[in-house]
Amino acid sequence: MSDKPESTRQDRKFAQRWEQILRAAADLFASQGFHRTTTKEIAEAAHVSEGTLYNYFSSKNDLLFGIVGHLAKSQVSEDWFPDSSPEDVRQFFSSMLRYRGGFAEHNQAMLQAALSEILADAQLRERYYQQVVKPDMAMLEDQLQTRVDLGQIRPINVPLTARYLSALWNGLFLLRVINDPTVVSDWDELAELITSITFEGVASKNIASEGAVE
Amino acid sequence: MSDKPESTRQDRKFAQRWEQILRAAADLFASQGFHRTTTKEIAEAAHVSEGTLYNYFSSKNDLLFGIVGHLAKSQVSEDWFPDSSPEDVRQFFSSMLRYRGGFAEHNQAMLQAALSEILADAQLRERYYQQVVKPDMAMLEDQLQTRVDLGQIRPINVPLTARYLSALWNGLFLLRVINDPTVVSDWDELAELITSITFEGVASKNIASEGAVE
Amino acid sequence: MSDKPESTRQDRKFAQRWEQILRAAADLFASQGFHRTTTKEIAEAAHVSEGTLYNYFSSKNDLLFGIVGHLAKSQVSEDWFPDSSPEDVRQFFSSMLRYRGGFAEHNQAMLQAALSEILADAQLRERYYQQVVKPDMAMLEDQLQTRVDLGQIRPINVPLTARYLSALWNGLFLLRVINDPTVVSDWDELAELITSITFEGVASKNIASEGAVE
Amino acid sequence: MSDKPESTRQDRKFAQRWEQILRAAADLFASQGFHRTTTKEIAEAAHVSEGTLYNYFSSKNDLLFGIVGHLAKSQVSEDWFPDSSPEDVRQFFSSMLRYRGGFAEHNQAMLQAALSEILADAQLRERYYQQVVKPDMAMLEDQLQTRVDLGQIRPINVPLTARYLSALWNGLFLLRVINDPTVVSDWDELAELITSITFEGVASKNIASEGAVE
DNA sequence: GATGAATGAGGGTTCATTCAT
DNA sequence: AATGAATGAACCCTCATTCAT
Repeated sequence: MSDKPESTRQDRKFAQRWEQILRAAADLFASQGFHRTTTKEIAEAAHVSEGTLYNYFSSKNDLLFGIVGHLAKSQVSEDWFPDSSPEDVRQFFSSMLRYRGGFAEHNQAMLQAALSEILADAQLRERYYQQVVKPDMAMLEDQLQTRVDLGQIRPINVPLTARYLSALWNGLFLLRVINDPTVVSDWDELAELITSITFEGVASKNIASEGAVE
Repeated sequence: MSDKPESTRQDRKFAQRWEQILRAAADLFASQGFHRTTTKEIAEAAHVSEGTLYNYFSSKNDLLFGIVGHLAKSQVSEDWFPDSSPEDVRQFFSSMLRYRGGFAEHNQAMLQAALSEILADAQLRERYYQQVVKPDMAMLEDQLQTRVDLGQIRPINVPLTARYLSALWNGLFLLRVINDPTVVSDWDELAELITSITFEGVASKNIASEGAVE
Repeated sequence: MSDKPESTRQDRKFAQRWEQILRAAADLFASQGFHRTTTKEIAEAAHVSEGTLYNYFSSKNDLLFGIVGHLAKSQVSEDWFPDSSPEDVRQFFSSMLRYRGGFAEHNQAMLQAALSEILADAQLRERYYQQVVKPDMAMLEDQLQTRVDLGQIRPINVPLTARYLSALWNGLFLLRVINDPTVVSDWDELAELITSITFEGVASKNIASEGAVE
Repeated sequence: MSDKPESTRQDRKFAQRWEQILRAAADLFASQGFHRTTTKEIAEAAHVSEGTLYNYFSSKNDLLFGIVGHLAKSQVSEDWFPDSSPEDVRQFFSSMLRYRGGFAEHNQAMLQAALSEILADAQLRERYYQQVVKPDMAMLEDQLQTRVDLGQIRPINVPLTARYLSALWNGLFLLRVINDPTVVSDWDELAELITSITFEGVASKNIASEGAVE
């Protein structure tokens, strides 16, 4: 009966509505918190009825899962991951930092909504770890290993360095959410500084000459 | 022995009960989330009646404020801040990292409970920033400035570097909470690596000499 | 038959339910008092769930406001105000008394419920005064003024006489509620007596002729 | 052990405290309502502890009974009942009205507190009727009967006339509580008018002569 | 007698979810 | 597929009463 094009149009409409609801929910979750947001509010913000909401998501909790899934998908699909040209590590790192900042900014609501509940719900935490953190960590480790193999960075413990980077990014996101004025206003300069520290360290040269470089 | 009059015993009893309730609440908040925890559960875990709970805290929300206040107080009072001997920066940094880890571990429940709601509640967020983050940041900046003045670390932008460190610690705490197995199991080694990166950077020698300055 | 569109049916259903709940509440309030009546009881008496109750009234207190509003509306809409034919004052007064008795009887529950809280709640008191007492007083004054102008009653102070009448009616209602057996059983005779007193006074003739005028 | 004088002093102190608490309660009940007033508030207003309160009254409800009892006692003890000289009915009536007004004013808080709950609580209602209304009504009937027997007022139905008077007074009290501005400001004039109406009626003379006596 | 901390039952209200239309 | 009224379980908080000090 329903030939393909028709069903496709239906699917498209469904997907559109689905995201419309998800975004409305994420925005509300981010600004008021998951538990302080009612399904009524979500429905209103998404311009659907409460009943309709349940045709797209099986429960309010399912919206959280949807958000995590969306983050996982965006993380790999969005091309905030520009030129991973192997020549210039430093610039690659700098770009990565900048683009992660962009990703965080673009998905701030969803990240914030998700993080809050991740800290409060073991099940969601596990999901987030499996779908978002672990793949990201794997990718980081890949990149780092490549750079080490190329001799572009010194032979450090790759998994731990991936944690270092991940912690940095997550921590910066936290500081942004917490509204630290410096982090918010001097973001670009901060990115540069972090690149610099991460590559050359904070040690002053004479000290450094003992411990580190040259 | 006890030189203070009766009122002190009363006060002590009050303070004891107060903390007893606060800890019970924090534990539950951390493991189930603030909103999924009922006042009845808190009362039971603290071995008091629900009514008594409200003799110590004016509302369930007030428990969160209490937790944040307790964190603020612990942060400065506990001596997880060992020898800030000016001679050895590197060791100072390393100790700091280790002791922050200890602090986080010791107050994990409270930190986790607070963080979750901080991401969801603007009012609490502001409180947390003013009482916990800002003082901590100020202390960090002081320390950094001193080291820079002493020539122990290179003349970097102090406020931004403080953000770098704060982000790192917060991010590491997040990863711990998210149960990243590597962070949990290799904590000490991770601390050493981070110290190393922060001081000497990740750059391999030859590259570093090229890429850094320019 | 029903010329109005669907919305009317909805509205009708809503209004029906609304009154159903209001009456259930008023009955309970009258027999047990406002504060001793639980929303659960009201819901049960109205054959709806507690949740539904809150779809029609925003709070338990709002039920009281609803009751006062209903009284205000009934007071003017119900035709317990028969023939205000200007010819016969005495009969008019007598009818008025009788029909007020009828109104009080018919709305006893609501009046009793409202009065009790009116004595205990300044806000409701003000509402009751503005919506019920004041309009009623104005109407009384109008009627009295007309009768005075027609020479049917002597030129007395109209506003104060309105208070006299209002006080009488309210006081009689109180005595009824308090279950004074005589008031309850001899209501009609009482009405006649009051009419008689109000028109001719209690003075015996000879005395009256002396004492009254000057 | 405790000789009489001592116990008497104790009793006096007890009675003093007892009334102190009762007045505090009545004031609060009148201004906020019985149910909205907490025992804590009463204790504070009476400058005693909550525990002490229960040494004087067995329950919060018992305070209401105390109030009703106090009203019953005051009603007969206070000499707001001046010269019931049999010579002048009219003045007697006028005095009575005035002094009842005084009584109501003086005991406004207790009356208001009691009335509110009387309308809401059948048990208290019965108590009030037996202790306050009925004795008062009996006294009124006595007075009226005397006047009728003396020929000072015409031979009306005495019990019903007592209801008429009682209703009037109660109704006036209600209007006062409800804050009708006219009743409050023109109280004395109103008293005179009521006396006049009660004795001579409102009928204009010619009409009166037709319609009334026959 | 006086105190006030502790109690816990109970109540008003919310809100995720369902289902008849 | 969309709606939104109905539901009722669950929760936070209050407050009359008790009792150890």
